[in-house]
Amino acid sequence: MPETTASYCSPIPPDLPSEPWPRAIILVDMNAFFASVEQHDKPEWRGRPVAITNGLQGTCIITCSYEARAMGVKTGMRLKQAYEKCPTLIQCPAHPERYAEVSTSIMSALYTITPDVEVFSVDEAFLDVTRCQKILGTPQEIAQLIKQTVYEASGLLCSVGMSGDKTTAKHAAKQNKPDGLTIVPPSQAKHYLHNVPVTELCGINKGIGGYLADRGVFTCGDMAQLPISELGRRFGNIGRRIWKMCSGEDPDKVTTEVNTPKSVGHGKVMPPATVDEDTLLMYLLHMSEKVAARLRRYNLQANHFFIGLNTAQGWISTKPRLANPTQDERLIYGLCKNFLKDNWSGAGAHQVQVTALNPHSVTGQLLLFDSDNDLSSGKTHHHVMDNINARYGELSLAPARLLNRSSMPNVIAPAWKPFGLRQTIEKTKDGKN
DNA sequence: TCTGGGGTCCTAGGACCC
DNA sequence: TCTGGGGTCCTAGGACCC
Repeated sequence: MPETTASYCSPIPPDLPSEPWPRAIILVDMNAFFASVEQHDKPEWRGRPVAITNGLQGTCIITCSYEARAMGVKTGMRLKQAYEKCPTLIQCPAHPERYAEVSTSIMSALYTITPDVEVFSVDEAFLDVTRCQKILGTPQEIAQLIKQTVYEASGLLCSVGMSGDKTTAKHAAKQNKPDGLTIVPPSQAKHYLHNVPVTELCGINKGIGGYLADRGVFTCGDMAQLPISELGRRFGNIGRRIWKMCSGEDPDKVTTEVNTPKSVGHGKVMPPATVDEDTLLMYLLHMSEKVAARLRRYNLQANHFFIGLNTAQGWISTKPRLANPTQDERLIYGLCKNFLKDNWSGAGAHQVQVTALNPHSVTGQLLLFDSDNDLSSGKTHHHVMDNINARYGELSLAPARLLNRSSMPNVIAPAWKPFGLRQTIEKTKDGKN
């Protein structure tokens, strides 16, 4: 399949109509978020190529600054290769709790504009400002307000895309990065997308993209050749949604719902072909402890788990059940020990995974939800905070320390001291009281 | 080519029920 | 045993997201 490196979206006429849109959806996207936070916190790094890795031992680049990208450094690249492209590259270990803190500030600030905020990732959010158009002004004024709000909350620049549906808004936000501001009136969305490759849309990757390419559909405009019913037959509801997305009519709504997570898991890449049983057990214990800690923090428990080892031949795994739901790492670790005993025959592994499946709350709701019963003002605000924390709270866990036998007992406890999001929430509560 | 770490949703198909 | 028809639950695995 051909690589698409450029967008071919059609230009938008400058004279925009001033009437309110039937729907007004915005995507806010932080630029190279982790790297930008580091450059903000360390002014001497501004204007220089910075790459974020998982600890100082990390060899894989999680993300990098625009200066590094200009030199050819990319997400997922090995550090060694990145140094070849960019000898002046600065390696920076990730500070997840700091990113969570900045993310929380940004999301909370966005909430002052509208309650209709969907936290899409640690550095992206959708806003539905349909109802606020008369108060907030023209699309340009609203987009500017958002950029200003984000800047005041974080000191960081963001890119904003605005249109009448999520897909077009998200695509628009990718234009003119960094510090972008792209407005596509809903009436122009179909025209705007006409020459855009379908694989640039959020939700179309190699699988669906390949299927479409086999049928001669490469751009959003090509999709008109294919009946929606055919996509529906092949891909069900998603297929029908994708067809509509391509004509700028993505029906998906901005949702502020916060749901109990469907799974809570941790995994870790180990040295290649690890065969030492004690080492495997140490990693499995560490993962069990992280999972149990997060279950306790969310006030969740589970009796169904996934435990797996990734080997050169693929995953070896089980999905054991306990008689009773738990949030106790000792019981989870017990399952891990059984797993090694019963399912592992000495194959070298390079990754471990422990996940709690379908956790459910101990008291009937997520612990993070009931922090406040002030229905009139406080609740929705905490709703947004909970949304962030429920989805990205794990970021406030400090990264795992170097694992070795002697340090093992100390690995977990200090790392769990709540930083970041947790602290911000408590601050907010104090502010109210 | 799987780097690092965390998720969601959907569908097909089997087991089991009346 | 495969004729008739309907349904549910669960699991594995694919596809996608950051």
